[in-house]
Amino acid sequence: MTPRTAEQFEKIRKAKSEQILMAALELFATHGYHGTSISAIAKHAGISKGLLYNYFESKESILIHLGEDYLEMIEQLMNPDHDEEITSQEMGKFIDSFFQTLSQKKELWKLYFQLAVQPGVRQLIFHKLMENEKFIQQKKLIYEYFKDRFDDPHCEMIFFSSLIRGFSFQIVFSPEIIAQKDIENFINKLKSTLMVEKTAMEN
Amino acid sequence: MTPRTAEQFEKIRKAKSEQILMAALELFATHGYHGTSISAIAKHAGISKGLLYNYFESKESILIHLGEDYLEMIEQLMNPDHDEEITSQEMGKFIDSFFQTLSQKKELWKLYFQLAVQPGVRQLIFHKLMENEKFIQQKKLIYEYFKDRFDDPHCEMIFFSSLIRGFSFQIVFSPEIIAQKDIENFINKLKSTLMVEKTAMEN
Amino acid sequence: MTPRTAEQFEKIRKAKSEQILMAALELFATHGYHGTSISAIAKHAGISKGLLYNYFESKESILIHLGEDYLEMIEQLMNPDHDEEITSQEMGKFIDSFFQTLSQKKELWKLYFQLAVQPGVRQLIFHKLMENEKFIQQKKLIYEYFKDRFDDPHCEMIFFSSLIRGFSFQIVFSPEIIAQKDIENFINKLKSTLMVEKTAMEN
Amino acid sequence: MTPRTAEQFEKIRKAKSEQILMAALELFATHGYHGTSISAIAKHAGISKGLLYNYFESKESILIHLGEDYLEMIEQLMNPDHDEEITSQEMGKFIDSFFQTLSQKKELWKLYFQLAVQPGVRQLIFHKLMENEKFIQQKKLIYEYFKDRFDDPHCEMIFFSSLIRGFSFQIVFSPEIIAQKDIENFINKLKSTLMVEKTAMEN
DNA sequence: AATGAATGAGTGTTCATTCAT
DNA sequence: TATGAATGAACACTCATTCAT
Repeated sequence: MTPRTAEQFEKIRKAKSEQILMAALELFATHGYHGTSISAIAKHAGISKGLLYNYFESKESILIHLGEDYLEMIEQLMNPDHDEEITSQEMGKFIDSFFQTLSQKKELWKLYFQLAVQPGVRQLIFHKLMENEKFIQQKKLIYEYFKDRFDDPHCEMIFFSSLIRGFSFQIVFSPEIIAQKDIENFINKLKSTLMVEKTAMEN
Repeated sequence: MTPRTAEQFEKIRKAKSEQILMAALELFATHGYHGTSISAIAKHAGISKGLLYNYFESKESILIHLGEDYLEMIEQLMNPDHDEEITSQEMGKFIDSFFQTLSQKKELWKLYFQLAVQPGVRQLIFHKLMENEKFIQQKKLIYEYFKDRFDDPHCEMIFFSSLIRGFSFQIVFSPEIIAQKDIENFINKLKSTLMVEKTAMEN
Repeated sequence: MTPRTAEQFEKIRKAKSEQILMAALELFATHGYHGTSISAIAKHAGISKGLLYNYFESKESILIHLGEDYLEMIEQLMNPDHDEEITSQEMGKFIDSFFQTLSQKKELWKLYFQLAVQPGVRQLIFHKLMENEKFIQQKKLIYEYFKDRFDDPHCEMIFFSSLIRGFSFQIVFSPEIIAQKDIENFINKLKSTLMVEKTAMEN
Repeated sequence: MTPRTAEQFEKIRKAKSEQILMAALELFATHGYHGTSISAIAKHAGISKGLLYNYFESKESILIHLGEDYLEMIEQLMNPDHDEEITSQEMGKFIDSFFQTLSQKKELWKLYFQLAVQPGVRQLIFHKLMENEKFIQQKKLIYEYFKDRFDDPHCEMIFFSSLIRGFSFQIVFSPEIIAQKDIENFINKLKSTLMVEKTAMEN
């Protein structure tokens, strides 16, 4: 009889919103943005098509929201909390966090690759990433890290970013051919190469 | 005036077929499979929609054919020409060939990544790759190559395949952030790590 | 605190009802019936969609009610208060009232033209007008007025009704091209033509 | 067997195009633009929805085309063929042409009123009318005509345009209450008032 | 071999209406 | 009384595919 309170409505909205985003993420991640229909998302979320538009104004806006979720994840991953240089130990922790995230938020990473692979769709999301404060800051610190330790830091960074990207791709899309032990070995190998002490470079 | 022979007809069919596939590849690579319409392909190929269906029975069949083109490319790349072991020099040549292919057939590689990212399509195409004689043979030879040179060949192979995959991804989808010189450096670094002489391993 | 009496409830209902109708009228007049959504009406009236349906059973029923408001307005305009003949002065007053109404209830007149233009809706609303006692009575008196003054009263009535309708249309939909002074001139011209003394006609 | 020639295609397109426009005109004229669905137009034209979009890129574009048909009609009506002044006889011919058009192209006139009554839709069409060369030129000539004959030409023009607009509205939307004889009488009355000889005005 | 007109199921989106609270 | 979440049919529009020519 008594109408719902504003908080109740808010709660419903929040929950349903999340429900829709999760359904969309799963489908976008597996079939791509264009390969996923609004009908499919609604059905997967267990609601009507009409209701979906009560929560998101368009299909694209759902993607944007998910893109922001991804961005938030990256932000947390990249949280340096300081402007000072990264120590070897911090680099180790970063690598751990990265691979933890990779397995815990696999769908979000799938989405990332899906978008990276569709030139038309990428720009909807990626420019935000590239302009993100924390992302830029962390990239700079990482570059400093490499500069302090390797002869050709630029080349070395390309090397390591390729390595991580390629391995992530494999884990995310072909997990069946990589055992858990392989992942651990890989991480260890990565760490032992990267976590070297800062050397007094001649330049 | 003289009626064309059967071979001539066959040749024309082949050429037109190729023309359609090239048009489709270009569009799939830039706009994705779902983002490309049959109309667009026909227009890009300079023929009518109707005629297109004279050559391919469906949009999906075009995709399958392109997938086979990709397989063929891989087959050529993987052509060992012999059953014997791979030498360091042959490994060097293989790496060179790979990166040559990568830049020459960039669109086919884009398509590869797009397909690799779609679980539904993976099965359609990639199981063929996995069952391909030459591919299996070459993989075995490469594994031998690693076994003869590294302590943990399985791990090392994952390491190198990730490295190559990740770098290829970068080149193919973000060429603007990688200079030609970076590519050469990368290849050299790769070679200097991989092209080591066979060591007498204990086992 | 004291429970409201039935009359108070009734009064509140009436007021809210009016509030909704006014909101709907404004929107219908500017965006048309099909171009106005129930949501928009509710928002414009400052209530919820649900509550709106507490007052009107459908969108169409709101339209019907507004149509009745229009009829009521016409009825008031057409109020002869007597069965006897219309004098020239009364005709002058009628014309004044008409144009006063036209500017005061411009939106109701916009709605009228919108409805008049839709054959489906015409029947819904206008047959009521045609059957309205006062309307019929007044029309008869006006006809008498013309009969007493002009050679071909039927033709003359068509002439004047066209004139008024066309001018009203202009005022209502293209007010920017008609100055206030034009309106006054028009009314004067109209009066000077219509407010002639009854002549002894031969028949 | 042999494919259709370009002319054949052109002929089909032209005919079908016309067919669609006629269907749309009828429906727009009776139910209004927003009250008419693409489905309804397609069904009324006896074709599929899809085909309709082979001929017109959008619902709005159909309206624009019809608007241009209306414009063309007005242009023909307003064809002065000279810059010189309009004679009384020409004015008579113009009135005849106008009413002939009114009954022959009743649907187009209905559309005109439908659009005039929907503020949101008007601007799609009407600005073109207002900027049309011939329309402007003819309006100027008509104004000259009034200036040469009446004391207050501006007021007089408003008077006559209202008269014609209102009568047209009646004929178009309530033909049942106006007999053919009424129309003729009206036209005659109009002519006898308008077709006066140019007088030497004092100003 | 070749065209593009034609179809119909599907897309993203809107909106009148209902309903639990 | 009052809310807005929820539905489902409809909307404008697209596109893979078929077909008469």
